[in-house]
Amino acid sequence: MAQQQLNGTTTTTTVTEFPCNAEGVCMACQKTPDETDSLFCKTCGSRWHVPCLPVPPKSAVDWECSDCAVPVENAVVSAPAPSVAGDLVSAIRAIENDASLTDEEKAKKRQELVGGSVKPAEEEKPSRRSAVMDIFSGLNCSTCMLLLERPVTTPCGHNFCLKCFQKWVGQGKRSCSNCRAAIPAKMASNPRINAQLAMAIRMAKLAKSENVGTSSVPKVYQVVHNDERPDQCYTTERAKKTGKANACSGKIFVTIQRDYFGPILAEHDPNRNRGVLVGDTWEDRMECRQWGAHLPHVAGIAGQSNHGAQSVALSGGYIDDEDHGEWFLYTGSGGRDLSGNKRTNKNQSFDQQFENMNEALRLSCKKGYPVRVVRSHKEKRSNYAPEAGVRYDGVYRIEKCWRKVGKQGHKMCRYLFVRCDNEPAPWTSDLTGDRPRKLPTIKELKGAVDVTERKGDPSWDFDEEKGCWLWKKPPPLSKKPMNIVDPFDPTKIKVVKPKAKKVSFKIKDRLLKEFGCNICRKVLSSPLTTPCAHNFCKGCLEGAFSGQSYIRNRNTKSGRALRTQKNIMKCPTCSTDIADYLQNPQVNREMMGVIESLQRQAEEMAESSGESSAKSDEDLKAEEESDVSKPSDSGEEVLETIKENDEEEEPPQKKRKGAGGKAVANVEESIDVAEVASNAVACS
DNA sequence: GGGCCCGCAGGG
DNA sequence: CCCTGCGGGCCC
Repeated sequence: MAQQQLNGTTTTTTVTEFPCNAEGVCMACQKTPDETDSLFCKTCGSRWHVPCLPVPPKSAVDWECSDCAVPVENAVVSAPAPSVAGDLVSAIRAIENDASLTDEEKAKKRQELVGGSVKPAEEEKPSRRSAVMDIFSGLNCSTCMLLLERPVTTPCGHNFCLKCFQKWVGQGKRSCSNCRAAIPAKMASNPRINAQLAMAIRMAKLAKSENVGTSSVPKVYQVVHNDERPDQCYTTERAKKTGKANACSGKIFVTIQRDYFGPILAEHDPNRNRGVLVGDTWEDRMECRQWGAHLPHVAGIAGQSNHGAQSVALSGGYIDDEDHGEWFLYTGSGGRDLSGNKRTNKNQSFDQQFENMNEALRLSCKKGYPVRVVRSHKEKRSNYAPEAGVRYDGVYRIEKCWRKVGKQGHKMCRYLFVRCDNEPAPWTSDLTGDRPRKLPTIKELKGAVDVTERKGDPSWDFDEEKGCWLWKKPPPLSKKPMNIVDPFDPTKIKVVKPKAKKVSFKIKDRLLKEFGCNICRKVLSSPLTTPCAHNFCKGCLEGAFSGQSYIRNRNTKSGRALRTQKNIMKCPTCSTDIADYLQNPQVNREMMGVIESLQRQAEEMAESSGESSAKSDEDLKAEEESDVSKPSDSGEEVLETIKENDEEEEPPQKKRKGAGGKAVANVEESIDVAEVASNAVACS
């Protein structure tokens, strides 16, 4: 029965069968099978409920359970690690040969061995608990054997801690320590963290420690998509030549003042009552701005020299930046020649001073204010940057600042940022946020000038009693008006970028939000982790590249590859070239294991709270349909608008022509995505 | 992939 | 009102 429900709702997963627990209760249907309905595995001796087996046994005598007879491709959750399996079998044989035990005692001991050291007396939900036990068995780093920390995934589907991986490649090794498959050069030089896997580990930990289902996990990392926006940025008549590059900002959705410090809370988010959570990701700086995490759409520092700095962006604009995740070295602004109407300039041409934004940062340092930090995909030299978009990573404090001659030979303002947020960072598998930590040793402080450290207690600090970061001193009083602006003026609207690729996350299931495949929009099944650290169902990714239209139209970032290169294989999420990877992609089995296990728990939660799985299946279907129908609609609408514009006003500039072509490309994309989505129903 | 160019937002 | 700015679209 439970099996059927599982099958009914999770169309994309292989359902792992459940044996009977130590009490003899079937973990699938919760019934206690009698002898005629029981079957014992010849290898591990575990008891199984015959009606709950997905495949009827051919022989009752020489039968092996799925855990023991697991084919290599499917050896995931329930199977003990290969190195352990031998030990397990011999341990079971030892039990069998122990004449001092009764059959019942033997069975119990066998079960304890197989299911981990389960204590049946306090076991309320045996299947969930054992499922969680199983989750972690495969999640150890192949190098240090500990639970993965900052997981990175190789193309061969093996997971390592970032540090272990870096150590390995630092020794000049260019093959996986697990299977000797080659590690691509780009991954060796800059491995990106598999944030979805980190999230899965956190959720599994929470599910284990609190014995709660995934649907009630409090901290949500979530991609904030455009369709949650009631409003978009737009361009004026004057600005429309360059589209979004010159767009006015859309509505600011949060009720914070421009000079508001600290995390953006649910109370600042009147529509969603959610706030901005660590891990929230936006398409670009303009969208990031609309949620208040970092308001300037070009500048890297938000602040006022007499008030402090509220937020910074790490976007790779200054080569002296150095990112270590929980702490980083940031560079001030200025010192560049911006003549000739430039907005930025890679070259430093004079020294930076502690003035304007640099002084604002120094003030935040002195006072110990929390500074919001966003990381952009444009930061190419960091392991911690997202591969696509702009991500909110929480608040940091500036512990020290100084000036020092930088790589380009000019004095730069330098800042040591250290994380101090109550939510865990997107790259960690820690469940808790930060604790006060020892400051790193900064080599470049030697010979630095104008060194500034905080004197006195910081305003934002860790409260030992409450166990969290909070304002120890009242935050500075705002000097700016409330930043509720709605410059949306229908008379001068031109939609900048048609959101043809509609991504709906209305489905309540947390798992889908966190682990949805970016191609089929279902929960990942047999995930492949690309070298750019994005995950897709194996079937989806391989299917997507068997036809050409999807790839061709996916490539919308520049449109150049479309003309010059055909058949180029790009990551559907971030457009990184993954042709090499696609030659021999390997399933990330560990990740699949956690996700499947979390799914099972979610099912159990739904079941125990009386939710009908059939109903949720229907919901899912309905939402899928609306997802598929929306994109082409909206895309066509936008296309029409732009066509009208083109006809009304003669396009004298070349750039206008480009804009029209782009819209067409986007509509094509929407159709193709829809096709892929509908074709990819059976993506397992 | 690099260079060019632009409007806009916001500090001072 | 002037100056600054870790964008972003597009051309080459």
